[in-house]
Amino acid sequence: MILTKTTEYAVRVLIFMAHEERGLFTARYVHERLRIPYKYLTRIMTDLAKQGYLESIRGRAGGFRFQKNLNKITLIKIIEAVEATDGFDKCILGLEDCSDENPCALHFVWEKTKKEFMKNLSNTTLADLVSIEIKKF
Amino acid sequence: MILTKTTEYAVRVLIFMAHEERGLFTARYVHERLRIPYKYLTRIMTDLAKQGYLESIRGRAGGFRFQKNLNKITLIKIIEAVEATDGFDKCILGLEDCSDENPCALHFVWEKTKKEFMKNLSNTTLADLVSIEIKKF
DNA sequence: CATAAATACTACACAAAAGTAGTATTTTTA
DNA sequence: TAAAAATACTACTTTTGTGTAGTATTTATG
Repeated sequence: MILTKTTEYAVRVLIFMAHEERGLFTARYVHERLRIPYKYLTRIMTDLAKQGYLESIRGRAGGFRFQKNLNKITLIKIIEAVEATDGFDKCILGLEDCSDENPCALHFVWEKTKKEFMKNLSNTTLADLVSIEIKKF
Repeated sequence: MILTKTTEYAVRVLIFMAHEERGLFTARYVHERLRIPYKYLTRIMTDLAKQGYLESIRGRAGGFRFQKNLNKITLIKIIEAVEATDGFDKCILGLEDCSDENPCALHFVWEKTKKEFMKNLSNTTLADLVSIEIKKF
């Protein structure tokens, strides 16, 4: 597994919200559109609000909307905000002190892949993803 | 997390065995050298034997040795044999039917990197890893 | 033949991620 | 002002990966 379910959900939610013109998104609406378990979803969205990515409005006419500008939110930031572990920045064989100087057997194979992927995640903002056509969330 | 612990262990064991000239490897010996929990390790090695990667010899002078030629065992095969899930070859957002024709938002961000990585894993055999110096297992 | 030491098997324990349930709080609206 | 509908919070349950324990089976060796 590359990302945890929680991270998958968080990324999907934010990309979905970035694509749809809408003042406020309730968790129920996002749940219905993305089929993410409702209660679990509310926790994730509340969490994203606490982390400063979303703004939450309470009460009957409440919901969520972006707090930051879309071009300020990179994919890597989202992942880091939600992912429990360090994600990618570990040795792929789980060894301590794995580095270029003291590499494990798979170090260089993985390092190249990891760097390239993380560069992509760092350079891609939600604003970038809005401009491309997406059919599935 | 990229690989499960189980897969990490399996890969480490096989790479270790490939590097050391030795007729037979007992689980106890591998445990002492690699510090992988003994009981867990025996399960993994027994499993690798069932999958045809290792041959197991029972009884007092028993142990494990390779069943196939080292240049026939690619890293991708090992991972696929042990990893519960499909490993890398899934949609990074967990969506069904994600493909070049019907891509998710992150499909092309991840796909190119993934393909390259999987190509490396497919082209690298245990025999290849024997020829490089490895200090840690 | 009995013991030792290895693999093989089964069941259970633990921890973390994922998901569910219920309640509290806030705010709109009839 | 009371009900409705939203977020916020807390606790529990389920699932899965990881790890532990004990026993059965096999085989070499004294």
